Amino acid sequence: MTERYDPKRFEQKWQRVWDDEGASLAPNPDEASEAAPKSYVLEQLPYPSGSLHMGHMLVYTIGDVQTHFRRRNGYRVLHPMGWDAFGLPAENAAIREGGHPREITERNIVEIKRSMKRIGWWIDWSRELSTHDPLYYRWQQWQFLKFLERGLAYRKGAPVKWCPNDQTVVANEQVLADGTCERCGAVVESRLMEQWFFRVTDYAQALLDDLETVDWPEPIKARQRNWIGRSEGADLVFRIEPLGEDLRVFTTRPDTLYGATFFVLAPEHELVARIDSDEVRDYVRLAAAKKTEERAAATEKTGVFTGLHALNPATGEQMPVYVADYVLTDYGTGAIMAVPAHDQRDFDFARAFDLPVREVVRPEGGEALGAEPYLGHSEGEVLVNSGEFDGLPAPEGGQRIVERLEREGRGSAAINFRIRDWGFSRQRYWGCPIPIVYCETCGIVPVPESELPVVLPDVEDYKPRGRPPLAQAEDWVNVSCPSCGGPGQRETETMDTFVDSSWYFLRYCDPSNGEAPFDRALVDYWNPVDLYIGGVDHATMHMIYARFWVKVLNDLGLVGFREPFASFYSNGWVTIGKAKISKRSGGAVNPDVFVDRYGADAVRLCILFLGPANQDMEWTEEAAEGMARFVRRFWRIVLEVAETAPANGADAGPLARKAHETIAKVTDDVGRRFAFNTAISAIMALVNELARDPAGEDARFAAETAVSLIQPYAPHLAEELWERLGHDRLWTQPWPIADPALLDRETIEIAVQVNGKLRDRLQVAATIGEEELVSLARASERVSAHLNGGELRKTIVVPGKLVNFVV
RNA sequence: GCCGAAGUGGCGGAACUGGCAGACGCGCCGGACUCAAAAUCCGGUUCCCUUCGGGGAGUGCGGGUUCGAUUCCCGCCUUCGGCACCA
Repeated sequence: MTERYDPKRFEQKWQRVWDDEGASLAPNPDEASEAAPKSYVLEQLPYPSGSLHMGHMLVYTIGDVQTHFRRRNGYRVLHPMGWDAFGLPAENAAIREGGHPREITERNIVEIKRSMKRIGWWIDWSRELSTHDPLYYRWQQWQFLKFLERGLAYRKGAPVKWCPNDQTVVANEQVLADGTCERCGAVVESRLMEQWFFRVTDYAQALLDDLETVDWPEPIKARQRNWIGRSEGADLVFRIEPLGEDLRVFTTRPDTLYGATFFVLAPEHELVARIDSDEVRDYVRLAAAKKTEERAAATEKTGVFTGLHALNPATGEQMPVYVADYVLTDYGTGAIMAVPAHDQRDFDFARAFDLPVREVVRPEGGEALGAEPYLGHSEGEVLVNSGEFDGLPAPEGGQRIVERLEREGRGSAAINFRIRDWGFSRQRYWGCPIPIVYCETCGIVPVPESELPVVLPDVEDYKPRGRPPLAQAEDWVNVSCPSCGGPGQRETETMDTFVDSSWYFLRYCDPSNGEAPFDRALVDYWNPVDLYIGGVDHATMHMIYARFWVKVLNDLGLVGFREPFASFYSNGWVTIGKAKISKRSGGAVNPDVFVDRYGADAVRLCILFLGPANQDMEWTEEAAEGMARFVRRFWRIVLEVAETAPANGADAGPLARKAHETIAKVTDDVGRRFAFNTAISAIMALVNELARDPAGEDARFAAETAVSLIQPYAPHLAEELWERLGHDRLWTQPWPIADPALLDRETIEIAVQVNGKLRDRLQVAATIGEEELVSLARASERVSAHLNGGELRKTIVVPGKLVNFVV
């Protein structure tokens, strides 16, 4: 009777050995060992709310498999871990349950780290960092000051949604469909507030262009391109005479300028505030209360006439100026020229307000405009009603119109981006303080580097009360101005947590540096990250901000590269009984439950066997039971081999051949294809073969191979069995290499088809000649039965695969 | 509306470069062991027909290219995800 599989008996044992021997550490290079190529494997750092969930189980196991695989393939692999510790959930938990966000967060970190260690991921814990640690955010503040110096961080007034009852800023998601506050039901207002911004728009083109240099899945790149939203068109200038204002407008359709019959301002447009009309003021208040989605969903266009007119630079007409909420404040200039004949929205508005529709683009030789706007504008369409430009194809017409306006100083070709500057200040407590002092005489004064970090002070109350929670810390707020020494006040808003996660991967390279955020040589050695793993939900915000951050650091001479993530792998969602498992959902299931029941290795294997790791998957009891069964079987069969197979058996034979085939398959699946599920299948198939002949001459070789191949997935099991097979420290062993000589079979199976239909299979020598193969195939009874019918027209031979007779 | 992904047995999925559809696993069926059950082991399992030799159909639907299509092309349908009055 072989020994029962009992992971509790050896999983902890090996975790201790790894700890004692520093097995998972990735020391920085020194002169002696620089020969080893490096690989930086990184998963998006966890947000320490509650406990670990099955989504984490997937991401970090993918990273861990890659870490082991790359190490055993000769790479020096950095695989660090840290905590995205700041953020709203901890603050809300503190409000709800009492206690300090720091205590709550640190308690969660201890809990999650304990779970991680039980799962046995190889993480270089000597590099652990947490974003709420002053030793970390000190250098974030330092970098902010560098950005500020460069003019890349700035302060400006921008509209926010404001709840007059709660006296606080509310996110768009917190506004209900009817424009009321999710929490208290009061009607939300729009308010202009001073906020901090990073000048991301300066880097819009670079963010777009450099996507070509990274190895990411196309859909992820597509999302970023979408987000950046580059469009080509023209800036046109419209004169509003009574105000003496020239209003700039972006359009992608300069070809339709002659068809512009009115002009529209967004309700938030600065000019609107200067219009002295109760009707306009009422409309603006109404529009501001609506959330963006509600505006978009409106079936009827709404708006109000301002009494003003704008000059159409092409036609010389005075066009009425309206305020309407279908024009967005944060795209283009917040003002548009309206061309009802060739834009659906303008058309709807014109119909509601009985405004003229003038056709200026028509398909060549086509009918005049019907009851709907005409949207085409390619080579096939020509301009009409457009003065000197009549008859030109639409694209060329547009270009000529812009050229003329340019000569007149009333327009120019332009490129517009959808992406906005990054507003990063938050009226919240639990975040990185912004190192700024406001002084009545000097204005906005940066805190000197020597006074960093500006440490987050303790406060009593985290609830919003019309001012940021930090404003309560009066001793902290009131300081003397670093510049003139007069009375000053600290900035009481904190940084968006996306700032924290924009550079954490750099700090891992030099985590305890007290003189600088990091040493450039170390950062340049490890970066860019060779493999970044995470959810698609971070495909836009986080991964755009981090790219922006690195580009700025590069321009500042602090790092030697321009892209943080050379390759990216996006993992799927894990569900349990249809409930989405993420930090946003409540019903997350802690992997501890399954580790208790099946052992860490079985859970690791199972999560990667559920399906392709980049697709969504559902965790089920049945799947876990199935994997537990395989692990027990694996254990039992290898132990049986250890007892019964000859110690110095052959390393050639059917099992050895199967082992080599499996090496080739698993190496390709893990290394190139990231097909973790099929790699596990291949190992299972090898074990199935091994089970048929565990005492065979080459069984020991096959068993050792299976153990070696499963090690990245199930490192405890592999290590224990490796030892029982009489060896030591599998993790120090190089990854096995498939012997090409053994991969070539002596006999191969050839499929024989008649008219593309399979009729027979032949076992033939691998070296068989084409002629001999064909005559052998024809001789087959099953084949000739189908050849009788007609005359043989064609014979197709695919070497090593099949013969097809066409009759 | 725009962008993206995906449709294969009862289920998760495999088939990588146009070449034997359904690997591997779950579930289910049968058998062995057992007083019995669990566990374990062995065998079977796409569907339909069958005289048990085999025959036919089959990868969302309709066409096409090809000796040969899950794979390539054209046109649809469905589901999921992202952005969404983006001028």
